[in-house]
Amino acid sequence: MSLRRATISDVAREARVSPSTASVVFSGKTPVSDATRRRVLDAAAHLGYTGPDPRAASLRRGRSGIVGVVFEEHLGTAFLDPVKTLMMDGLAEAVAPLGAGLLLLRDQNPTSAVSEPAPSLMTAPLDAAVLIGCSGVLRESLDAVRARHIPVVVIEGDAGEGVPRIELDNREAQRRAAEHVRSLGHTRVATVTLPTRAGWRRGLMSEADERTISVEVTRERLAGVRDIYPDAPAYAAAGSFIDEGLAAGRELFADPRRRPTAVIAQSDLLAAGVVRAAEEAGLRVPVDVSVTGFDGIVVDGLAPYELTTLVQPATEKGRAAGAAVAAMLAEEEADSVRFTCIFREGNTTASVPTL
Amino acid sequence: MSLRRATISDVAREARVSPSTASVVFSGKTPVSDATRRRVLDAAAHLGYTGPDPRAASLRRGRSGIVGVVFEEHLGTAFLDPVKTLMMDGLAEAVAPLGAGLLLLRDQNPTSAVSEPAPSLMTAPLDAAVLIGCSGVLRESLDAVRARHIPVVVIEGDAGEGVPRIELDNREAQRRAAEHVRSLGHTRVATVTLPTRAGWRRGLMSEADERTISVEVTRERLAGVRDIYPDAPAYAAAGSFIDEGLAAGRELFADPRRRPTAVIAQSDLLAAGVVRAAEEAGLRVPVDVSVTGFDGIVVDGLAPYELTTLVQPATEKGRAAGAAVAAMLAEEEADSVRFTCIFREGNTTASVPTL
DNA sequence: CCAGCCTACCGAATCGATTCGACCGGCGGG
DNA sequence: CCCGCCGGTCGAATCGATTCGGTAGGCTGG
Repeated sequence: MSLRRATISDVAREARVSPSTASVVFSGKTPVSDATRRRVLDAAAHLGYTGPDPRAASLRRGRSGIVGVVFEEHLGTAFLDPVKTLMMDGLAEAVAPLGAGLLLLRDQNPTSAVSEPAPSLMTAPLDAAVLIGCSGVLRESLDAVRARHIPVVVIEGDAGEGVPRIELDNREAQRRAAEHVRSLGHTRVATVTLPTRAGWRRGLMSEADERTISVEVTRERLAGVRDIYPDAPAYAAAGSFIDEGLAAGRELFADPRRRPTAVIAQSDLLAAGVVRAAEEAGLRVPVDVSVTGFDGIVVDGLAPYELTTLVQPATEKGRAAGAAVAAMLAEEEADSVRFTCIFREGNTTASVPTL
Repeated sequence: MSLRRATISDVAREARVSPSTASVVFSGKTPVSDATRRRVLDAAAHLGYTGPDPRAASLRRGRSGIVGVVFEEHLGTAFLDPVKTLMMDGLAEAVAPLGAGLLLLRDQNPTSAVSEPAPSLMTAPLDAAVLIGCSGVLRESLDAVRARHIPVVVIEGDAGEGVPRIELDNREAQRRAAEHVRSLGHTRVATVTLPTRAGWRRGLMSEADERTISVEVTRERLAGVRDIYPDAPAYAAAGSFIDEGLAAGRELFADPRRRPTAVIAQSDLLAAGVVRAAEEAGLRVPVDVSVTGFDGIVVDGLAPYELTTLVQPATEKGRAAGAAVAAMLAEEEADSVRFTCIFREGNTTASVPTL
């Protein structure tokens, strides 16, 4: 038909109304008589007009209906984590009523050369941004966003004042798990932590190592363990995966003389790996060794075990972030939220074996 | 400072240049003298101008730098699938050079009532769209997008002509696995399929059931098995999860008299579940029962097993989709791509046990 | 029968940046 | 010494829709 796509003015002309009226037919902001509406709709159909151009609309409105979600990791990696997945779910759900979608973003420019365009916070038409796991590097993304006066909320990370945070009672929760383990009589306990800093190796940590942990979640949960077991060996994993837990477990169970009777893992995935390692070493869970996790996710394939763990409201976290975004978009004050994890006893913990 | 955020005109005025020059300083489309550039940049810094408003830029340019990725499932569910995760990864990588980001979208309006705004294909400023697993419902999304003359590419699904598709040689690949199994002497074989249609139950399929499979991937892979084993029982899972495979395996291994000696699963996750079920039933893999998968992903926690499987280039698929999008955006013709899966023998298949 | 009001619609300004052709002075080549 | 070309800058038109103040009737109530 036409070389140029039809615009709303074309439709208006065809329907013999003013552009403003035509616009209103599509946005529904103002009442329109049925007759007029019909005329406009017919004209639109006739011209193959499929509704207002979102680009133009977003310029005029000052809203794009897009919420950016910023990760520090490789996108593919981020979704390997069930907790993040659930969060995204909650987030998606919470922003949907705003008519908003989620734009996946990474904070760094891999090729930070000026040559290539950066698909970044700066060039994307965001209404708001959600930073996930704001540690270190994300800081500058944060500044960039704030300079543009875009509402920001941070999940699991420190963001400075004025930025709502969504977080957990990591330390207290982990302490509860440790207390549970202690109440079962365990004294030889080890802990397996999440990664301590960007791109670090796995392995047992020295005291010095522990002091330089830059990932807040890891630090807090470890502190929770330390509240009860100041001297328990701590093994840092390189990621939250079953295989990482397996590697950690193998090392912890390697020496029969120094074998822990309980392992406190900082994630369910790690815990699952530890359970596997225990089986592999001929240890029965929970008879010979107790294992606790963190997250309360369903570990696919771990049945019949049910981890003793701390159930965190992952979906809720996402939802809360979405709510905060919604509030800020409505010019309201959004405040930080601190969720409480719930201790859940499964079948992977038991009293210390009597020798 | 200012009530209204500074615009590029403000900056231009402050720097005593024309708006066009100021614009060029930021876009770099045209050479600018160093002196002028400095003046503009200083003015910008002074006014707290953080770069062009993406909304305005995208209107004028006709490009938003956003590629929509449309799922048919719940967002959270989509990322439970490692293959999709990898695809997203490849996709993200391939669109990054375009300076584009990925916008997550679902096709249906859960509350299709007109009341709430729909965060949909219609209202998002997309440059292009990638539909994933285009079956049935996605069809109307497709139409919507095409009506807007937005480039579309479809991954694993039929989309009608003129729409580039990214797909696998599902049938041939699965047939290769079946042939392998046959070459090992197996005659009592069962297959575990992916879901057959939206929201279906799990269970053994009747012949009639098989004829009404609406998910193309499932249908094709099953056909591959049928090419070799026309009568093998087929069990449809309700999703690609280890636990689904486990359920399937339990049922298949329940009756010792009718036990299959080999199970061909349509995904690695399902295969992993079947392996578990075999162990549970006291069967040794691969001595007593052989299992094949599909995808070639790393199944977290399945070690020491390595599935005999068909390795599909998941990341490549995403990358190809990204490339197709890039091509179409450059007004070039993008053609469909059909990837070939590679058969990989692991340690989960062996000759049929001699009685 | 008229004041006042509500409904439905119109005009015109605006959102903020990009882009293309015109323009202008200076420099190198003929 | 003059012309042409080129790097650099400017003006003005656009991109497509939204929105707000205003107005013309039709209707109601006094």
